[in-house]
Amino acid sequence: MATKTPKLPTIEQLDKQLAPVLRDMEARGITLDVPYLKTLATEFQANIDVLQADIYREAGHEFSIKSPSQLAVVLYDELKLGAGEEMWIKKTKSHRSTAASELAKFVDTHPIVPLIIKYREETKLLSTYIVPLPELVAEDGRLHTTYSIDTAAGRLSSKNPNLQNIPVRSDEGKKIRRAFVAQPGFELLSIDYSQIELRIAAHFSGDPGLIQAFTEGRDIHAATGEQMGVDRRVAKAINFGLLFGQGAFGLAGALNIPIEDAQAFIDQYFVTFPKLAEWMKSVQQKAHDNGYAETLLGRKRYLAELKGFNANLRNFAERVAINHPIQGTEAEIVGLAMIAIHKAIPLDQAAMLLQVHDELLFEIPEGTATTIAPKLQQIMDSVIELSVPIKTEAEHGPNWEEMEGL
DNA sequence: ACTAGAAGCGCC
DNA sequence: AAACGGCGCTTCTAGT
Repeated sequence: MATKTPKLPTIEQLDKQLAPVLRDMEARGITLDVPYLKTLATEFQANIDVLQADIYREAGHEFSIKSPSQLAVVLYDELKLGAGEEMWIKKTKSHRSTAASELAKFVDTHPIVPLIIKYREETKLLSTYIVPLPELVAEDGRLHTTYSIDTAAGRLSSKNPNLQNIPVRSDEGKKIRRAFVAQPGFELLSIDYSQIELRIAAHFSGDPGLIQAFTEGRDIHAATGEQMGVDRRVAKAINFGLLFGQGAFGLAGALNIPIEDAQAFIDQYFVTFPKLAEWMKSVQQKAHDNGYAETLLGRKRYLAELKGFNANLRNFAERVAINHPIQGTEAEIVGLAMIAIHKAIPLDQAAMLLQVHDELLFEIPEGTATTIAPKLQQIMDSVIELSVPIKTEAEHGPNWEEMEGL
């Protein structure tokens, strides 16, 4: 049988071959623009001081804003948020929740709420990234994380510092990402797998609708929305939820719609993609029979709770049974690519710096992106063959924030 | 003084 | 009424 896919390693072989790759990445590190972060710290601290004063004024007194229990008293008892309306406030173990998802319900109700949200965002970024990161820079002026492969699905984790959760979504957060720079004479190159988890689900299930959408190179959310006859936004939420076995409740929360409507969307989704529904069922059945779920290369996750009598634990295990092969296979594909790149590409052409699950960040000599990116992408695209095409997207730039596509 | 758990939130 | 896959870090709080 002729195949262009190289012989696949066992899980043990994969982990073993990946280890030296990770050690090289850790040793290389990444340059951090420390002076820039210092000015950012001053800027953020000034904003936070103003926000704090505004919050005290709105509350009528000082209190510890960072204390969820004190904040709950101020919001729900003193300012009576949610009192008149039939607003359900989620409870935690010891008090009413002040999580962002709860505060969102009152964002237009009282001026203190948007101030709290902004205060949370700015203090989070300041104390988690802006202040500590410069302190972790080594003598070589670079930041060196430590990777482990000890997670349940075989993904990497990163710590001291964690460089897999550097902000990217908000405008404020992007200011931090900008501090990750290439050393002089170099630029950064980022290549990420496009929709890899959904492609894996399409591959495992063999669902013709999903496979067709990927084969035609379509925008997957638009394509699934079309096939279902719903908005792209709805399709995107369902596609996302599928990856961790989300039910009607979760989808209702994500789309802010009634549960019955969410259930109708899910029913419709599985009518449109029947083999996906079949696959999910069979994965759960197999996990129940065998006691574990497994990835493409056979990494197992044991799920004894599937046979238990606690419905909450059983439901949780059923979701994990679906998520594990998807998330774990993603980690395997990226791991295979990292090993192949490490073997094939000399360090002076492209040095792998970071892995963020479906993204690899490289440091390359300035001006070489258009020649090296296709080589790297060719490796990443062909490291394994699925029943759908694998696609990667490349961007380059002087720092991790200001990047343009190739 | 130290630790462990909650709560919250950054990322995929 | 209803807790959703995988991580790590900071802060507060209650415990020793």
